[in-house]
Amino acid sequence: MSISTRFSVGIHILSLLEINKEGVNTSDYIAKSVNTNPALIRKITGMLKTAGLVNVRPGIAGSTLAKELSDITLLDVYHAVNVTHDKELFGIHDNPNPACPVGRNIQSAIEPLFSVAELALEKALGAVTIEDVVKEIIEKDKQGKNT
Amino acid sequence: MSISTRFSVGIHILSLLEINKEGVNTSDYIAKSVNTNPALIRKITGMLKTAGLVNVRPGIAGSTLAKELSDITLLDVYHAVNVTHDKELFGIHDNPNPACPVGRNIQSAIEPLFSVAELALEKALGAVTIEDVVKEIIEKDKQGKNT
DNA sequence: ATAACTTGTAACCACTTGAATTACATGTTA
DNA sequence: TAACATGTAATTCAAGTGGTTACAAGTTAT
Repeated sequence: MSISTRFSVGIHILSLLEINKEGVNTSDYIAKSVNTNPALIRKITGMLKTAGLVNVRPGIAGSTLAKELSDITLLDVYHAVNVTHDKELFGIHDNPNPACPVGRNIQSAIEPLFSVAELALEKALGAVTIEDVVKEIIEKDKQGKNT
Repeated sequence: MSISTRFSVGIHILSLLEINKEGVNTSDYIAKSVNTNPALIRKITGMLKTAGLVNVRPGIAGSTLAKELSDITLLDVYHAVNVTHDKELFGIHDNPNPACPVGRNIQSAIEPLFSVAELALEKALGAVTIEDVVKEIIEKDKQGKNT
């Protein structure tokens, strides 16, 4: 299994809101860029709204950024779209045998180790902002046009 | 979505092979400690064998460690049990709209960023050995018995 | 007010994966 | 040969993901 594409779609949406900030970014418009359907976009923008990253209201066309680009990290998006953010990244088998020394201690032994790894991941995501992504997109687009 | 419990079960198995190295660790015995069924244990020990972490042969009862405890990192186990190790940890939506600047550059823009995060995770896992886990299990078991 | 448009959601569906389970072929040993 | 262990295929069940349709509710223009 892998981490849901909601994450990359969320990054896509936020980047698009910046790059197309002159236009009206309806769920339909965004869906065409992402290449999916509007309902899914609305579901994700809803998550981004809950996280305070975008402004979007019923009946009013378009989403807008609710924070500065440089104030939105990939970790913010990661948490925003991760429905199961209460669940840990690493699954641990439950009900190991308490009659066995390994069984009765394995969970508490590896949980902190998993946390360290997960925190390392989150730290890396927290070090990158949507502004960085947008700059990268613009840069790559220039490069692409010069070839 | 989260990372398969095969990972934690794999760690469990390797730890058990060490702690119960005086005994014969059949899939049935291991299954009782993990609290699952023998077929699943055999599937995972098969993966650990493919990765060169354990010795196990058809017809011969029990698995044994194939490497020094201190030479087996959590990353080794992670890769060993990750059937989809060729798949990336982060899913990226495909076929974004090439007519859109964001759509045609989002993938190449975020892939390296995701790689950095994934490498941070793997680095953390690579820094911990099964020996560390076993020591932790033994330590916690002592503590538990003193309460 | 009404029409046209948008967002918010619920309800499906198809697909994939995980884990549990059963069954049996194959290999080993007493 | 009997008893037991591993290897593996097949099945089942549950859950998550992404796609889709449908429609209620909010907004705006006329």
